[in-house]
Amino acid sequence: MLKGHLDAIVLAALEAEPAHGYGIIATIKQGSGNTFDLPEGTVYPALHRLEEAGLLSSAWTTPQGGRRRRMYSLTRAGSAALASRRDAWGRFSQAVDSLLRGSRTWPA
Amino acid sequence: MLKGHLDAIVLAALEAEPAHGYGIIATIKQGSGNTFDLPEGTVYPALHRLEEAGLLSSAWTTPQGGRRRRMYSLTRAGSAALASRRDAWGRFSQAVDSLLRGSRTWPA
DNA sequence: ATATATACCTAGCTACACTAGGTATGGAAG
DNA sequence: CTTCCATACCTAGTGTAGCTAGGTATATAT
Repeated sequence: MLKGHLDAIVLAALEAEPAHGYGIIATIKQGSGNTFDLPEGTVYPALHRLEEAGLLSSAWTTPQGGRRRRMYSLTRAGSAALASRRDAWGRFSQAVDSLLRGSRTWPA
Repeated sequence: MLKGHLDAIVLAALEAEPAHGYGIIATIKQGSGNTFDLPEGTVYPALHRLEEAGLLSSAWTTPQGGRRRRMYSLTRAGSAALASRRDAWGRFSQAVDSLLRGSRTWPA
């Protein structure tokens, strides 16, 4: 469960270059060292949400002798959103880190 | 949104010493540098869930001239659960980190 | 000819954090 | 002394987001 951080992850996966659904899933799987093997039922609705929100744009393409693919790219708003999500993740993870570490001062 | 990480945070807040609901909220707020100011409607149900699951035990106490408090402590199962949650958090945050960082090799 | 991998889609479920209310008591302010 | 606030607890209901479990279709491999 990625609760709340999926959007950031998907946006980040599209930062380097446009990609299609299956490719995004593969990118996320590899980039996370197999930690995140997301089901399609998670990723496709997320892509639709993000496009609906104007953070992604999509276009159908058909590579030579291949099946049709819907390629997604970051919009300008998407880049901005990614930056802000990265920020939020930084604050969030740092907060959780310090809570799990136990914030009391260590004895000498 | 803490989705999925709340349990770990609450368990960690009780690791050092037993505490009551309000105290736990304050501990989490301070320990996170004010990042997490959790509403009671988030924390109390979580405490009940965790007790139900056997990870916490509770007892009513009434400090001298004070209001009654329900003090929660980690059970042995709670300690074990915390350890495993810490592990899961480590893997999770590392995976998100590398995805948000962009896992491609950097140009020289 | 059949199976497998690729590629996309979505209705509905579930879990869970949160909203928005409620009760009660101790101490401070007036 | 009574009114207000902070402390302290509780829960019914809501919103949502990720996931389950189904479906369609085409290219390649067997």
